[in-house]
Amino acid sequence: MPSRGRPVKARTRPRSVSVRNELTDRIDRGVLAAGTRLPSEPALATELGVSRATLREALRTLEGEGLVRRMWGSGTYVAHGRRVATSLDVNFGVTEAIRAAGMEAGTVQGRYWFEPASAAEAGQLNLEPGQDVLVVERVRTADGKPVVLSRDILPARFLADHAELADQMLRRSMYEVLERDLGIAIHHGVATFRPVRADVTVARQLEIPRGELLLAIWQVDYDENDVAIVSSHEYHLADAFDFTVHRRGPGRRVQ
Amino acid sequence: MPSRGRPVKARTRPRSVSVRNELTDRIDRGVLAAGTRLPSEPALATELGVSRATLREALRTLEGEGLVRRMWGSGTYVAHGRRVATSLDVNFGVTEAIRAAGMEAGTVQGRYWFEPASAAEAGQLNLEPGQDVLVVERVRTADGKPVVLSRDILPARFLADHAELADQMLRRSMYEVLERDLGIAIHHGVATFRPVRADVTVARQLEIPRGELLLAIWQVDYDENDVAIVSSHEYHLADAFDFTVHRRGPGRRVQ
DNA sequence: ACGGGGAAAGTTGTCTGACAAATACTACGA
DNA sequence: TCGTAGTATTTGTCAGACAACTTTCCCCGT
Repeated sequence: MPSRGRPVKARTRPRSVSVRNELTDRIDRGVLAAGTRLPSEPALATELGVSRATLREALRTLEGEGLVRRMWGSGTYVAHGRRVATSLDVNFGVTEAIRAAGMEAGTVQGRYWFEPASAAEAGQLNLEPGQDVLVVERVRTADGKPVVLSRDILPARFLADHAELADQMLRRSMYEVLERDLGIAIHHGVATFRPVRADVTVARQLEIPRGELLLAIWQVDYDENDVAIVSSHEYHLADAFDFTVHRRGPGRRVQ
Repeated sequence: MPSRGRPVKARTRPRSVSVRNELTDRIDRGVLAAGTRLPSEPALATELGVSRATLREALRTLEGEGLVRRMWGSGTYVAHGRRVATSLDVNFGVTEAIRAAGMEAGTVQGRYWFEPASAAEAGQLNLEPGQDVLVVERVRTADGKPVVLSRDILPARFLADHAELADQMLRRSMYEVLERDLGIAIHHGVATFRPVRADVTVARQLEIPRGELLLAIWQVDYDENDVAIVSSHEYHLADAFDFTVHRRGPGRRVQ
């Protein structure tokens, strides 16, 4: 009975994860086109240099992500591309969404500052109230036109010795900076959204009339150990994007 | 090389699916509380009467759904319940969402009719233009107050000999009727949404002023074989719900 | 020539047993 | 008291085999 407290951290990468990434890449690059059948499990396992059990672990994951479909006795097929570019449930960050829509992502009016966390923020990020947080506020543009106002909040201690990275966050994707420069990978997040009208402050920053339609998104992102990393508030121009969600069924079929 | 055309249908249920359902039930019923560690794989496999390989298939699925977390060398833990009740990505249907919010779901102004499919509908549902579809239009209420206007469209052939089921759909959840009475289980769907203002028609039906904030949702639902079943248009009152999405990370970590 | 039935091949699902790798607990020593 | 090495536990991976299911294709009867 080795364990008691909360588990801590995973370090090395199971081989099945590498296999999963390799297959995801092949699908994304079109090497494996939608609808085609994958090689049989024994053949694919040999090709990838892993056992069939390991390959099946990877395939089961891909099936859960909706990238492939497995048919007993028939084969494993690449699902018909249902990965909508701006899909809310798989895409993180505004930068990626804008790029995926084929537009050029930019930032204007970027600024940041440090301040003590409010009670609400402290609760979301699991901090003591009053501990310092970094606030990054940006207006994001698509092909030069303002489309999103975002305010990202993360505990200042993550930047302990790298205060200069706050500058980077104004220019690059925050998720990119977190992962490349700080080694923090966002694993999942919970987003809540609601239609709102632009108030006078938001309207001025996005250069739109007051009362314009927006989608407000509140979001908290976590790393793989379920530790809260970033809290975000975003206001998206309703006309700029179509938001898409891939919904999975209740999966509560009869046995 | 046995296969060529599109795969058709799976009939019998792999045992790993039954195992998954059993574990999901235990978690939902609280037999396995959040944060607790599951028995070891060999122990659990023995208890459930399957091999360890089959159990691992089920566990991998549950991990993909975010219900458990596996830690190499440590154990498998029940994830801390992040299944938000009104979550857009796991909950289907307005009825369930209203009930999950603790309110009483009702229907007023329900009506239905048959008509030839429009070109757009035919495309979504994979029909020939002009084939008949059933249109079910309802105003859904939460605790008596109108909150959602919905229009569901499905091919008339599904009701071939059960035209009386259209009546049922006015009263009960459409997903319930599909599954219980027609044996059609919705497996997944793709929803697109956007903030809109209520036009005069919608405003009258929902008993709200013109211009009120709504969230418009267009959705197509598929069965497990990727066959389009229902196309829905819904207008949700912005004040009535908070919409939540569980976002999964890009999972594109370095290898 | 055509259509139907059944055997055969191919593929995924499951089982068994074993070992490797990582983690958690424990006992020992400084 | 603290750190360290060792040991037990647990998940990850491997190999081979058979079962269940699907698809193909050939043979046979009409």
